[in-house]
Amino acid sequence: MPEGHTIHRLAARHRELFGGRVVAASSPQGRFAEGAARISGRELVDTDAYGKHLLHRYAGGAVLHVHLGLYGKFSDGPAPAPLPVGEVRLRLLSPANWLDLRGPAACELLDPPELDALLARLGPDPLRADAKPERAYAAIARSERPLMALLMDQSIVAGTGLIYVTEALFRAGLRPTTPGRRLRPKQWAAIWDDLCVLMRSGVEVGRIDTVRSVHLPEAMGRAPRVDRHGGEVYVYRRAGQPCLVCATKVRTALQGARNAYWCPTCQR
DNA sequence: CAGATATGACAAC
DNA sequence: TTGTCCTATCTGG
Repeated sequence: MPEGHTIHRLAARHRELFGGRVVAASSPQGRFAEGAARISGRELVDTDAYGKHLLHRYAGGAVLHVHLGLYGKFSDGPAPAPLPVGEVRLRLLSPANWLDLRGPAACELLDPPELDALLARLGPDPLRADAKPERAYAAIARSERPLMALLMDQSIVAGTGLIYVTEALFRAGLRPTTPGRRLRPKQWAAIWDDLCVLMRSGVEVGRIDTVRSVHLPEAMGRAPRVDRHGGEVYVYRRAGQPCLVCATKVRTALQGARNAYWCPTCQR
């Protein structure tokens, strides 16, 4: 489930399992054989996450960059590692643990200029303490593009994906199609704060839950009335089902290449 | 067992 | 806006 919370969680996990340890790296599938050879035998000094981008910093300066894309997945476990099954792009081993990576959109070693370029094209990440949300607002406020597209644009906000954006817009009472230009500074502040709360909770619990684990901030003026059988999200993939707050049928429509979901009553 | 689907991003038109 | 790529999992026949 690779939105930003997953990546930050993985960074912490990998630091815990392999940080400060020398790793053996391989590419059972073969597609990252050269890169794995360059990492192998080095110490994993630290890990980091920027939006949906995961970094491993190895002794000697090598930086591994992984982007899971839509299908990428990590799995890990205690040694001994099982025989690799399926398309394992990268396998890391320490004496105590193994880690497999399958299906990433990116798995590559970056030199310093490439790393700088990557970080330079990312907007503020709600999960990072150094994030500057004003930068995102500046881009949003001068755009005619729909909020959904703007909030999913990683150069505007980093780490948000379809679920967080869909749910944050529901919680803000704004339709996905609202032009960025119409967003007032206070509304942006509320959305940003909400994304910070939602995504931090996601890092903690390891899944996206915008209903049960996280209450709507009072500043938004609306308390959720959640059916005890209610799901963990308000509107994402709930087309045709009753809104958890007002029971109006949730609507869906293609917004660009992605499905938008909204409650026509709660989101105006 | 084919086909559809998935929390993403990019290039090409 | 459309097509393409990465892989696993779920659906229906």
